[in-house]
Amino acid sequence: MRRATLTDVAREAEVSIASASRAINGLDNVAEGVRNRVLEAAAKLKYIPHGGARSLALARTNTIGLLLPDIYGEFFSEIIRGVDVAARAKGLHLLVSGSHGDVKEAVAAILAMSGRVDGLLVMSPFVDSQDLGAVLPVSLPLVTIASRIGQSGYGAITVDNYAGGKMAVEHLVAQGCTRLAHISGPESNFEAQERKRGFEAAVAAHGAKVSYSTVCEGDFTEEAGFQCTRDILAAVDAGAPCPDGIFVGNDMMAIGALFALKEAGLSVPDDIALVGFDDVPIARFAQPSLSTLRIGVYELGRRGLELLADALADPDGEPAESIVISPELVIRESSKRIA
Amino acid sequence: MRRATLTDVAREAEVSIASASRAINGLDNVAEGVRNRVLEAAAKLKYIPHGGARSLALARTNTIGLLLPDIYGEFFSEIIRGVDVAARAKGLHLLVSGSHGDVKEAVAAILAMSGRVDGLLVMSPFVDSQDLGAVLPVSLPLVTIASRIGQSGYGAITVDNYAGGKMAVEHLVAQGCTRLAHISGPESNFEAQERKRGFEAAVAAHGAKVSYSTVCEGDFTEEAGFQCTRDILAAVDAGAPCPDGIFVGNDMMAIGALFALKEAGLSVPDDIALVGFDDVPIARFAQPSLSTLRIGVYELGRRGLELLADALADPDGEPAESIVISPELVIRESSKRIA
DNA sequence: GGAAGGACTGTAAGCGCTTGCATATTGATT
DNA sequence: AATCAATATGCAAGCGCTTACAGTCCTTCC
Repeated sequence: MRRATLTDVAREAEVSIASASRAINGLDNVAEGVRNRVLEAAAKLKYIPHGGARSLALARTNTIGLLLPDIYGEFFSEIIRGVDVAARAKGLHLLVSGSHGDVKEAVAAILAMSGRVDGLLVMSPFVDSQDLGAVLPVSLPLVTIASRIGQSGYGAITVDNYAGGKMAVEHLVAQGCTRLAHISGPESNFEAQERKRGFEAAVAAHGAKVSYSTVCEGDFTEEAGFQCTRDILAAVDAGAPCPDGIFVGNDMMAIGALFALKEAGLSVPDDIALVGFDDVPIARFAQPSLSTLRIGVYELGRRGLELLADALADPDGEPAESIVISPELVIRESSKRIA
Repeated sequence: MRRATLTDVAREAEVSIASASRAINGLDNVAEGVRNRVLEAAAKLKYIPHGGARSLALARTNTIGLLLPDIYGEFFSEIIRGVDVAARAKGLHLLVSGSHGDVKEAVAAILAMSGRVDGLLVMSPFVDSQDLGAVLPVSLPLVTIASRIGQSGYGAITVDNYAGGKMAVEHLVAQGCTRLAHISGPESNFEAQERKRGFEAAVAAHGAKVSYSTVCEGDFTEEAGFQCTRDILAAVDAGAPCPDGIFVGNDMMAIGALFALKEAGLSVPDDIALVGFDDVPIARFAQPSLSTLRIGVYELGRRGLELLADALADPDGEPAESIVISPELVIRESSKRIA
């Protein structure tokens, strides 16, 4: 059976389609009798308003597009949580899409969203995300999260990854580590590069007292952390000096590292101390629990959406300033070498 | 600046809007010259097709609506992963929404999605989900996951929770447990009730050899598992017999239980064996790693979407049969008492 | 008794796009 | 030179809805 349209309802109730619309939407300039007839007809026909048509007529979708590298997993799930909670509070719906590590796909996703959303919340941490800027609908409110897209006049939330990298090093050194290693995120990932840069700068600042080897580039997955750590240990077996502290580019890789170290019979933190990044929920469940740099992933999503919602509510208000989040060191078991 | 419409492009290229449309969509009945002019005009004006309008005209959105109790967290994130992967493969977009434990909200979400999606993938494990059936757009293809909604002619994926509950008991008994406890999910949750029913039936089947106490009803969160376990231990302190095996309604609560038991200085599995449900990714990271009943959460999402995509592709094909998934026991450290 | 105002209701335009149909335009065919 | 089939283009209707505007019909008030 074809779905009932407003026209059907109007015909059934023997009123004009305009009155039907008004009755359905609860406007007050409708006579009681008409309203009831319309409502009855709607119920009888199982009429459900066509959101798409409504949006077209109103030029308003009450939906915002959320574009993330992926839409699942510890980290992104936490972002989604923040966005979801805030969106609900504002009465907005979510059209989500994953760019799967590729600017091309991100562009495709944005094009597909165009005309279906009132605003865009985008996280595109790829180094070449500038390309996105070129495609972006100029007229669409846009808030970026941890991205480096040129023109985002509507606000941006960024994380001070560089500072985070430095903090990790300072902490490890304070715990007595002198030979550090770093398992970084992908070279194509802007955030990963900043963390690495912070790491290297901090190590360099310590001069000869602290040495390091940036051993491995992973892709932010647990498997990559596992594999990189194995590689490090293999190098050690082959004669390289063994690190006594590893700064891992994110928590999931750190968990992989934990597994590899356990497998090798090494103790964390005594043989090797470990610091991750993000503080995803799983970090405190790890064994030993994971020291990390907290960036408040949930908040990232929540504040991002709020920025966007504000922009939507007041389209020609001041373009929101950019928010910079400073990571906070969370010390847990994986790096606690000094009581 | 107003966003450019097809009309603008057509005017700029000095062709009719129809030709512009054809050129943009790559139809072949357009002269080269016209096509180029249109494409140039589009580029110049930064024209981006309006997806909403397009959908209205085509009566096709290439989007499917995903309705879950929540759209984040270990369990749902894993479902989303399955759905996302399958959706990408089919070229479909995702409009996701959380019902936040409430049929009312689920209804609202579905209404909001109406006319924006080609089909619905719904998980509504509430006991009173029948209510949903009444509202559901009859004409919209609908696949349910682990739900009990009356009329879903388009396929459903369900989990044999009852069998799972029984399996948990059999396993615990086989490990030598004789005094069981169960931490169940919410009373309002159909799946939780089935698991509990399976648990009780299996225990009863063992007669006097095995006793049990269904101690606590949680809400599937880690905190609830923690609290319920504390309650159990408090009861033990007050003189109740101490269970030597607990079947926990899902993995997140089992992890909470693990924490509570550790806090109380009890050893898992030696003092108390633990079995969870779902096998979410975190289960194997727990310490000790968590025995559980695997239902293949990822697959749940993936197959759900595929069922739906099939229905979409062939609207009057056979209504897909209902798929029943049998949980599979995964034995890890938390319940291994017998070598 | 007629004008003014209020309360409803309907007509129709329009949101941005696709597409069936009619209308050129062109080249090939007899 | 006339005919026909392609081929290219435009017109206009229509997707389902909202809403400005223009009535219509009563009251109410001089």
